[in-house]
Amino acid sequence: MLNDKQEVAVKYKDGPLLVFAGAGSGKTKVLTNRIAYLIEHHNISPYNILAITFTNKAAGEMRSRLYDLIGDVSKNVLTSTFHSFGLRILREYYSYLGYLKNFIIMDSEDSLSIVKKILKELNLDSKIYNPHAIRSKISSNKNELIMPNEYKKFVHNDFDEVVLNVYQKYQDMLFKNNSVDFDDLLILPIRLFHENSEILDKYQERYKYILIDEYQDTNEAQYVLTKMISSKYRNLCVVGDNDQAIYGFRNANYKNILNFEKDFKDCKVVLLEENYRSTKAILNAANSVIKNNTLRKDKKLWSNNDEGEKLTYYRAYNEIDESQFVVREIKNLLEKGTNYQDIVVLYRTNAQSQIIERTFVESSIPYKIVGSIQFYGRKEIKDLLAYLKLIYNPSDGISLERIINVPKRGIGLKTISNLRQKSDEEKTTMFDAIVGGKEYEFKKMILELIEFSKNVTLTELVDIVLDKTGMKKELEAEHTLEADIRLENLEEFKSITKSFEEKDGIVSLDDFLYEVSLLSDVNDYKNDPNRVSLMTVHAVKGLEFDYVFIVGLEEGIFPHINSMMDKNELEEERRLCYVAITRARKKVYLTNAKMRLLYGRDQVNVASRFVGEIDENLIDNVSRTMDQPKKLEKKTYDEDIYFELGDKVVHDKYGKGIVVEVTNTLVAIAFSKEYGIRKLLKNHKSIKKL
DNA sequence: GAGTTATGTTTTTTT
DNA sequence: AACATAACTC
Repeated sequence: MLNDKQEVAVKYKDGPLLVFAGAGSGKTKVLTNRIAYLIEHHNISPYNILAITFTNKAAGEMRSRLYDLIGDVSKNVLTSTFHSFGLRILREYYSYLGYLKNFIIMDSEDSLSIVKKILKELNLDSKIYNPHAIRSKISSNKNELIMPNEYKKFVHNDFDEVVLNVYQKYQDMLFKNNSVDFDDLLILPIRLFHENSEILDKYQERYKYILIDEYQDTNEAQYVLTKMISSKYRNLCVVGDNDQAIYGFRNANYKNILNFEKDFKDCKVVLLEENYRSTKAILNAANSVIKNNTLRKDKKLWSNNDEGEKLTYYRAYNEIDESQFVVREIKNLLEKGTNYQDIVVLYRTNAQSQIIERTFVESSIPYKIVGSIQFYGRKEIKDLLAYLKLIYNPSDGISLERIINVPKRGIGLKTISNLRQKSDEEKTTMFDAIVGGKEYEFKKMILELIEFSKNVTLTELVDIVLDKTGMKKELEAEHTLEADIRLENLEEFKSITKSFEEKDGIVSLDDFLYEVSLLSDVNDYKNDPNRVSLMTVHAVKGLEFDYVFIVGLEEGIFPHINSMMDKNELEEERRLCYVAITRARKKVYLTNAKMRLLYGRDQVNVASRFVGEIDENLIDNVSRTMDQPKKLEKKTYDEDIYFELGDKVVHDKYGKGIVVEVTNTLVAIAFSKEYGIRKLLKNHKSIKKL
């Protein structure tokens, strides 16, 4: 059931192959069928095949579809993201690069705090030298394979000078803590291969057939790594769509895909332009937007599908009205027999999810937020992970600093800075620098935990850590709603470690830490059936849904204000919009708001230019023509019911309860045992004061 | 050293 | 508005 073009791509055996695959043109199908064909018809060993994707989700998707095609054999094909592939290499050859076996991965937040510490050390004002900007510049350099020494050539001003200085210290600090950052996962393997041709040769022999998905989103480091490994056998198949390049900010260079034909002069090129996913209306809308980009290779997706429904456009009065419209339309869809899981709400920035969440809670619409840091970014989870990291790698000074006083142990900034200084002078780790004082108790505890870690399962270790460190006790003693939620999250964490253990048997601390470090989304480990998905447009790439809502289509939001000055960035925003529209199978809803609460102020926004770029006759405008709706629930908290701790209330469903916590928007009420403590919106109609 | 208040900053997107 | 950091008290 492949079309002619797809078949060519699937059956082409040796040599470089470039597949331009438009949205919904069966890209994953081609990739999986190609792998299956290599194994079954060309007799290639699955061990010799490497398939690279961009996200864990995409890798999982590929794995399961491959399994459906060829069964157990598929498990011997390595399907991984660039970063986890790099990690795999490092875990084998760390010693060649001077690292110890128990190196750990610093996440973005850790990297940022390293930058901040260095700035402080250099006595530089973080107001003048923005730590975010510096970190991002360092990361760019690394992804462009510009090491501190080479960066010297690019230093033109005071800021660059600081970046250079911090960059050098940053690299030293990572190394000293026996740790690597995300970017290192790509560039250290490159260095390894440069310095050890025999290891490179081994990888070239191992992965004779390489496939890369979303090639338009590769950056220089990924490009070089790919080129190195594939250069011997040149069986490199790359798949992508330059109209869907949306990671420029991460130094992805969509020209990599346009230059592929130059890099590999003898390459075979296949164009997939037939879309099997969307209706004609959706596709035409997407095309009419993307054609406004000038920096592109012209192609036009077409479809044999039905014309389908027009796109619905709603210009709301404000962001509340907007999300209420989304709810109304979702309810309509449900009545027609649609499942929650066939619906997705897309937004440009994570911050926009809040109001939608709030409205969904009010309207009891089950939802899940996909791909935000919501879980692994929480303080209690990061603290716990820091303990686990420190147990695994006591050289990790960043984690040590994070938790040496969590829970409070009377160890303050003074002690910590003394320790840091001492470790600098004695050229040792902070952990080893501890010899006495209150902090010695901490050290003893960690040493004890290290002993434990050798003999217990992962889940047991988590329990022991929570217990011995006093984290659990502290939270239990608080008796606040917030503490209860934190405890729940820690329990949730244990269910994650458990599911690891169920999947893989005994899980070692290192395997767990490495995997979790590359995991941004807890949803990867849960499948939540039948909920509406909420995510950013970036996160939705590669997925498809029957019904797609794109909200916040306003100038300044989408396209984002920071992208509006630069033509390249603006075109990336347009590609983003193109990606969003082409996710839909059946129907697209476009919404925006005349007024929106932003940075704590009401801001008036005009409609996004992208809406205007869509052919008028493809759009059904259902905006209210009359003036603002009479009674709109604005966030006027003053008008909320006033709750005090201990107030007695009654809820429509949960019955009588007592107020145990009050925040700006929410109130927590302890109901009978059956329902427990529930967090509710203050002004929800179901609550009444007694 | 810990807790409270004042002040300033933030929001783009992610492996 | 929410959050982080700095400054200020106890």
